[in-house]
Amino acid sequence: MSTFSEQNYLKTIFHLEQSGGDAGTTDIARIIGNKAASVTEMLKKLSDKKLITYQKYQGVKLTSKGRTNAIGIVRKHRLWEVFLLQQLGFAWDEVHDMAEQLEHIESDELVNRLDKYLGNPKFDPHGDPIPDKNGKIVNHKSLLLSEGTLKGKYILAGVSNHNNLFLKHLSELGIRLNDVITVKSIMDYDKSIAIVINHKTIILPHQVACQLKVIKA
Amino acid sequence: MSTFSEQNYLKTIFHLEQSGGDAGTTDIARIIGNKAASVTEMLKKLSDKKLITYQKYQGVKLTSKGRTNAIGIVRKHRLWEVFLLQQLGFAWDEVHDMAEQLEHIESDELVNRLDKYLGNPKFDPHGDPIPDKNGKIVNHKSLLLSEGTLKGKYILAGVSNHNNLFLKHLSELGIRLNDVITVKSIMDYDKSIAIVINHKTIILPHQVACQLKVIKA
DNA sequence: AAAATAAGTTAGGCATACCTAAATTTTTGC
DNA sequence: GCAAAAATTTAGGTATGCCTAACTTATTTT
Repeated sequence: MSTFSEQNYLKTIFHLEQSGGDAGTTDIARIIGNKAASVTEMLKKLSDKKLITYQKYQGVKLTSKGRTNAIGIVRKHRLWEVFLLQQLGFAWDEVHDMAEQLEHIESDELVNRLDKYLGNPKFDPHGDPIPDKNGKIVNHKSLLLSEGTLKGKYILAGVSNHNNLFLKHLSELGIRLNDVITVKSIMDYDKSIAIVINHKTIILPHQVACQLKVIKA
Repeated sequence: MSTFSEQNYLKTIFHLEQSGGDAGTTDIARIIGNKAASVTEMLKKLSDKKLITYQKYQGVKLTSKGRTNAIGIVRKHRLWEVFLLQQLGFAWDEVHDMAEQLEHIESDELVNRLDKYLGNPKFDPHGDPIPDKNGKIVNHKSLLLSEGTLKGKYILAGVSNHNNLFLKHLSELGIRLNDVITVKSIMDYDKSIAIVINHKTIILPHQVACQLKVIKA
């Protein structure tokens, strides 16, 4: 149906759309790791296939068909991540590269059985929602810890940075998904936040706090 | 390291070597589904990479490096087949195409953890041996049911034809891996064989019997 | 052993998906 | 609003891996 490369582009455009902005050539190039010229070329191809709408110099948008396609890839990626963590015991900073390969395995029956096998999980190890087989995505409305109020109690619902080093750093700080976080103080000086998590007090730089998605406890 | 295509060629050459003959261009082309000219081209590339030894018009042989490589792919293929059958409940005639994709996932850690997760299985759903992490393969010395003796009791240890329709046919006849097979009579006329399996008597055409690998019970 | 057939190779093309360098369009800063 | 900077596209090139058609080598048949 579509090549690995096309799938990667669609997924990337989907992620860019999810995080607010519209997808520009340079953004896509940066994320995928290709040069802008290569991206332009692929955008033309995806446009010809009616997977995106594309007007020169104006950025791109997924069509309904393109979005369905992208969501299918995201679904597979996140389900395989759950498998790797839950069944094979990998850590959350180890699963990305493998899932990046596994997301391209083609078989609807396989992904649906995997879903069931894993107990129809709603979120992946990074707290991202797993689309159901119809492509429906339930987003829980989280805020960033950096936007939290003093004395607030929160639950860590996700991370917006999937970088392996960042994830490993959180692990080393003893911060895990679904942990309860209590905001103790917010420093005027640099917006760093003192939190209590698992009976430990940690000062989180703003740069870290603004990557943590939380919901009110 | 190597492309999907290269991996497919190595695997194919490995299978051809396993089944006795040396691997010729046309055989490889037939199995992979490419034209002979394309095969010749790839053989040159594999030879340049020291994965096979190749002399024009003389067929090919895997080098030690090539064999190690091929065994790695076979190991992954067979482990994923076990996963699909044992964990996800697929039938033995459904797993091949998916395993064909999964065998290309690159991560030694993943395959080793999968191996352990599955209980270090020694054979795949078709009775083929699964190489261990060092590439060691234990072949059980089986014979073909078509070579069996009258009144012999055998255990179905494998099938030498992995065609989906053939496998489905066996399932429909109620023939499964590890079943006990008793040879009741062998017809002079066409070498077809009457067997008893799971208390049922079945007449197997020679064409079927010679695809069943059995060991003495 | 020569002729016929089969097997394998070479030559020249094509599509995908990258690239660099140069040209163009859009955005930004003054 | 105009020039500089940034973003994007075009043009032309490369490697992979496939193809067909024509040719060469090996094998089989008689």
